[in-house]
Amino acid sequence: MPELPEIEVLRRSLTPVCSGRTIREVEVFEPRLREPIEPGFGDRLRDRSIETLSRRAKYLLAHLSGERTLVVHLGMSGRLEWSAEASPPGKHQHWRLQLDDASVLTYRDPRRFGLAEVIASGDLVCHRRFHHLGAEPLSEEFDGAYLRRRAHGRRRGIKEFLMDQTVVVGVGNIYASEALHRARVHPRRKVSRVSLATWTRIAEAVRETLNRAIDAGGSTLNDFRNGVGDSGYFQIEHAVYDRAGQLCPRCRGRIRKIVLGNRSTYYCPRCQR
DNA sequence: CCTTGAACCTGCGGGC
DNA sequence: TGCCCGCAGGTTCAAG
Repeated sequence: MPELPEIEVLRRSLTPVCSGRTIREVEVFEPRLREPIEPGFGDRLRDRSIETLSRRAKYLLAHLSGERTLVVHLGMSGRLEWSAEASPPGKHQHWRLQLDDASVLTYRDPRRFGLAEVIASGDLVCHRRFHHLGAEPLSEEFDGAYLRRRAHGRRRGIKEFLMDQTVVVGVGNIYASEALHRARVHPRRKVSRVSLATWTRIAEAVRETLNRAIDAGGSTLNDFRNGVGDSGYFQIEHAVYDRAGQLCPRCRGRIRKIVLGNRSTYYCPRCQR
């Protein structure tokens, strides 16, 4: 379900209800995820307090007392939901945390592509999950020159390049199509044939697309809920994603769907070159 | 090194 | 109504 904006919205929605709370109890109902939840999961969390929530790429990080960090990834279908009080465990719930004000944080993931683990906070930078990750798209580092440098000597298409988490993190299948539409670049264009000026336009489009989605509360995903159950406001519609056959909102061209790297890709053949 | 494609899962909607 | 197929927001690994 989640690309960078959804994780960021989740982080912001959970921060006021979770930060400063102590984890009183941990229940694991279904350990099978992308990697199984380790037997020591609960023991490493219990009695620690949640100091802050942050995000790296599409990972949500809960920084705990005692130099531990809870790492959560939602995969395709994961949800992390806070509620003021416990309710009976539902289908596909993998684990939940009971906090010291009797509220509960529940992780649910039907497709089980997600992940949850506790690591030493000092390992965050060099951990195998993180060390290969590319630039954060909302950081200073991410600009046209960075993209040009990373594309040097490569032959891929631009959309697969933007979705490569070792280049830039957080851009998934929806926002890759949306950002390329905003930048007026054809998703099949080879990265070897992009000028610095165009790289700069692409970097700006990625940043704008993600920021607008965050501002809209992650609402461009139609079944997205933040951590406290709000659905967003649907202020933003996709320009091209899942809109094959409809008209491009910019030039009235006819939006097309193709498959790139096994992923559905949408673009306007009239204004994207 | 790079690129590509498949595998990992369950649920849903469309077509018949 | 029910069955079958294709498709879905991500990551990782093997093969070429």
